[in-house]
Amino acid sequence: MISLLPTNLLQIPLNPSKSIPALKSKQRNNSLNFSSELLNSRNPSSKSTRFSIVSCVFPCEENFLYNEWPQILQTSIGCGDFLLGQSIHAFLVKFGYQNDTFRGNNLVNLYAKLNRLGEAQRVFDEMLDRNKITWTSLMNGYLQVNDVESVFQVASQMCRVGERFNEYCCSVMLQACSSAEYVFLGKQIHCFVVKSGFREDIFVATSLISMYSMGGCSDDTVKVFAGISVNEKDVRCMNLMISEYGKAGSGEKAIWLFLDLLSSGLDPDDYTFTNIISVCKENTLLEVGRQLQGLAMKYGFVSETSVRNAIITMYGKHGLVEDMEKMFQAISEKNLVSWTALLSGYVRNNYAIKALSYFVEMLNSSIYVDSSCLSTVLDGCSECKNLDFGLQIHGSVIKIGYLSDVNVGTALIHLYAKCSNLQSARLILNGLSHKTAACFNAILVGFTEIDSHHKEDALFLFSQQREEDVYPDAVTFSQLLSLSANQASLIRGKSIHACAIKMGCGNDISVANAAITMYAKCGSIDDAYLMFRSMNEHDTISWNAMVSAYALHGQGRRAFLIFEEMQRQGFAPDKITILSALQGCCYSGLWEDGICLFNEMEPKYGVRAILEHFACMVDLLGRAGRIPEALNLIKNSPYSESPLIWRTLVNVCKLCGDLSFGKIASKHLLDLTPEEAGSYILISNFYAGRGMLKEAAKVRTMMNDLKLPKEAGYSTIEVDNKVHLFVASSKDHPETKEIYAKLDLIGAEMGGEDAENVFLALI
DNA sequence: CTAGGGTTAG
Repeated sequence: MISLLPTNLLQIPLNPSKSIPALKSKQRNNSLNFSSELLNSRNPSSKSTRFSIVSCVFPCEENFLYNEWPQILQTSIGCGDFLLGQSIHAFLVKFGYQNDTFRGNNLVNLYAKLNRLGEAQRVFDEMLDRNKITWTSLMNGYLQVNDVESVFQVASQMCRVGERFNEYCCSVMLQACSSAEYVFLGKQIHCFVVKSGFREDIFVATSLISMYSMGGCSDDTVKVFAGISVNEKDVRCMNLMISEYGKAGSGEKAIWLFLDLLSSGLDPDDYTFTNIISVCKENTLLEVGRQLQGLAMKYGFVSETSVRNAIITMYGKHGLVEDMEKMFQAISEKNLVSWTALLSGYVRNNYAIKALSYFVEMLNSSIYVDSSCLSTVLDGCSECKNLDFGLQIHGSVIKIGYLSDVNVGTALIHLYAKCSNLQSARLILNGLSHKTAACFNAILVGFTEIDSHHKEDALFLFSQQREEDVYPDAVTFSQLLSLSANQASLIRGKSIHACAIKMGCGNDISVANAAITMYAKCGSIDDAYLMFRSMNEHDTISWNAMVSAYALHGQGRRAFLIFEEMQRQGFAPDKITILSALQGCCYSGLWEDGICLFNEMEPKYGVRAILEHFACMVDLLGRAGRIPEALNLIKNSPYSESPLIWRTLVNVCKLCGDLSFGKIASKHLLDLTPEEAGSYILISNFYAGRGMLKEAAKVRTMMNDLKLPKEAGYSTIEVDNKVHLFVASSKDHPETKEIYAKLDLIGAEMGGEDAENVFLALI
């Protein structure tokens, strides 16, 4: 049972003992008392505070300035007011105090906290006597503005003048190493820390954990944390470790640590709740997250923006869009993270259009954007393929200067790839100095998207990736495998699969799933089955891949066996499973089974039929010689306005040679897609297949008159490890002559049709 | 005899 704190921690006033120096001096003038109160003001940056400081400082005596100025300086720092700081600086110069070590330190500190490193450096340079505090203040200043190089320049200068590092310096330097590129330096400082006996210092230890956490050295954070003695551990280092366990995907460990913290007598703070709730975005932890939300409320931290932001993300990741929206609306002081979390939740849950409109609203409430926000919005653009919006964001990215940011770059590549603009995608890729596997994977999306024989280039891209020493990941391999699956190139698929195994991705479930499909589509159903059986664990996609594999190979019975085994193993069939099983029935002539499955899919499996299911049934009924029923099904379905379903009917009429229904279907298809070349070609082929060459030519003429853009149909076949490409009506293949001769021969055997028609009938 | 250091959410 968790004991509750009696009051809202945030509402507890500051400890009055902190203002004792001012309270003691009752005889001092009113303005001074006022200034002391200001030191404890919760809002030191307000205009009235600044005014009070100015009015209390400037009429004062030299003596007053000498004795009281640290408090005044401190308040100026709180104000973040550069001009005020400069005025005080001028006063100190006027009275000749600027070279005093103590006052100089304060000035360096003040300018450093205001991010005015030029001024801080100047004061520093002019000082005659510097101590460790001076050096640390300057280094900390450079750290604040993320100028790591300068931090270490100052540090090495400090070494040269013979000043030793203490715990404070180590802590600052370690923070400067908090990124993957500086971890090696951080490790050296870690050695120094151990040698100098600073390991016991909780500040140093916390900085070490933070450094290793940011640098991606998860194991090292655990080791450092384990090395801190129990009575030294405080809320801050616990918070950090909770966050670290969350990052490493060890949600349970994070929760245990959180419970440790509660039972150890330490008070959790807003950081604690932000971190522990953030852990609950893991997919099994929604209920825990809800409980923690309640607990945060009891402790009085649930109104903190950071806590609410974490809750937004948690709901977003669990698909609870309404809860997410409610939480967002409840935040009184929404910041950039709140907005980004909301946008990301929308994008993730297929509300990309909503995300874009909220982004506009966000801009209108004059919140600045950063790289994380921009990449989220770009993901939204990719999701709804809104290139126009994306182009504007791209413009802003260039303007604000985030083009070299790898996350923004990846999102841009993904956007262009999704919109089939591979040229621009490559341009962005080549412009990135630090590339990750995700950048290359984003381009691969484009190859899937454009669905043409340019897939050859995917392997070229892969070799570029290898040359640039960017390690491929599981996503790379599953995408490459599914690309080679669509190209039906077994040799290529096999070599990619081998490469995946060699590089340690062979056991990844998404790679294995892609391999099943690859082997099936490349004609090797036995390898697909072997792959399936060799996996340690299956997910729904694995089962779907196997059902679909058998369906594709016309082995409907086996597809059904897998379908049943899947259910025995406790996996619920989804819409893809049902669709694959239906396709299995369709290609294997299991008409009754298919019709039966279609009828019971909603009552028995809770899967509502969507367009693809209806289209598959139209195909099935047509092949079963029940075309009137197929037409009936379309008319009674919610998809009677869908081109796909009529295209399917035309196609199946073509297969069965049903002229009257084919005509009906053709009319519907042309009504729905008067500007799609593919429809005209299909219908023309339908007539050609019936030997009605005049009708076929008429449809072709209609299409030509409309000057519709059309993509040539193509197919590929692999012979002796070489992929041959055939584009409709192209004569590029070196053996074109022989191929057409053979087509003539086949045509003759089929009953005297000429080669062109055979060709048309085949594609 | 004042002053310098560590944690958060997208």
